Amino acid sequence: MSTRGYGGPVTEPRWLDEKQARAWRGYRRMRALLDLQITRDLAADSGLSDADYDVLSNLSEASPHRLRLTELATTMLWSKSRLSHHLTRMQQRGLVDREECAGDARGSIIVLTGAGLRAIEEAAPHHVASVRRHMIDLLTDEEIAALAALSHRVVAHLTAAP
Amino acid sequence: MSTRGYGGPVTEPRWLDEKQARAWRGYRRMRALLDLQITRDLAADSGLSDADYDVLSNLSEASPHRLRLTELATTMLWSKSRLSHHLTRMQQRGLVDREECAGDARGSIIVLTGAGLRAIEEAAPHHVASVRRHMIDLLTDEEIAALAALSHRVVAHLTAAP
DNA sequence: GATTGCTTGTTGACATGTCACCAAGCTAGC
DNA sequence: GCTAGCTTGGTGACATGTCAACAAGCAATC
Repeated sequence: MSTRGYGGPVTEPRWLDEKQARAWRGYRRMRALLDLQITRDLAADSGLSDADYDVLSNLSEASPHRLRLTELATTMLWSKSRLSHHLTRMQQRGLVDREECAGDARGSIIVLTGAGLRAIEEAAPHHVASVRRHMIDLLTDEEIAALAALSHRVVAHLTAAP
Repeated sequence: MSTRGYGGPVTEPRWLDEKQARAWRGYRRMRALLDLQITRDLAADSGLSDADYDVLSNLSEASPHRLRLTELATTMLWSKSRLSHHLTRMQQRGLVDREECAGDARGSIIVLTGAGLRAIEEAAPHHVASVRRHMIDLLTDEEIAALAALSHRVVAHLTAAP
């Protein structure tokens, strides 16, 4: 029976059991190591950062290779401020460009440049190979299905209105 | 049949199929959203950042609440530089302290202070609740087992000597 | 058609992370 | 013991991310 002085819950917290703790710690460690490795591969193969790749990838999937800044920020789960800063740097490297938005004078349209398109097209095969090598090809079909199912459930939960 | 000008693989890259892509995109999105939410919860409940929590957690699990800087950095997968910078900031807030290392005059021993111990003890129950709410309690037992198994396999792969 | 309030994108100050380098100390081979 | 090379932890310069504030434009209501 525990009593606590700081006004928190009076009941004993539900700690994680052994299996849950293994899953959580494993997830965290995989997340950290996978991030490091994929960032390294991407930089070595293409000279791009994770952030660069995500921006270019999203732009290249848009129909005319251009998106409103806010839309891009929402898709990427980035703040507008962070995206604006990052785009300024990518613009200086010639990977993207800004255009005025017809119909909304406040707006900024982000455009994939030719160099940007070339960069993502050259980077993509290496990146996919890296993702396969360090993760996807290590999993069974059942694990891939389980990962897809559980991650989509967690995403749905976190996306639901608070 | 594709030909390429930049000396890369001549074969068509093995893109991800639909199921693999769903798993990968889901994982990436879960990762991003979960990170944001858990960081927010941690800050709101305890005033700690993810990084603070990790440092305090690792120190509190060490036997006499102290660790060599290099050892801590290795465990956390951080660079020594990053850890040193972060510890300087945590030290200014009174959460940790530095001690000289008997037997190795270069060494720095990182010590959990009383305030640091109190901080992690108050933060932990809220943090576990947050982890459960946004992830663990949303998964079936099978999914927990699958996540533990696959993440440990990926970690083992990434930890093996290159 | 003016007032009021929201949205958009940018900026500057600051927090944090990365990178290359350094001084001091250890260590192994001679 | 001495020396050559490695390890340790720290530092400064710089890259990146966060946060609050802002100007400009839009929209809705009267």
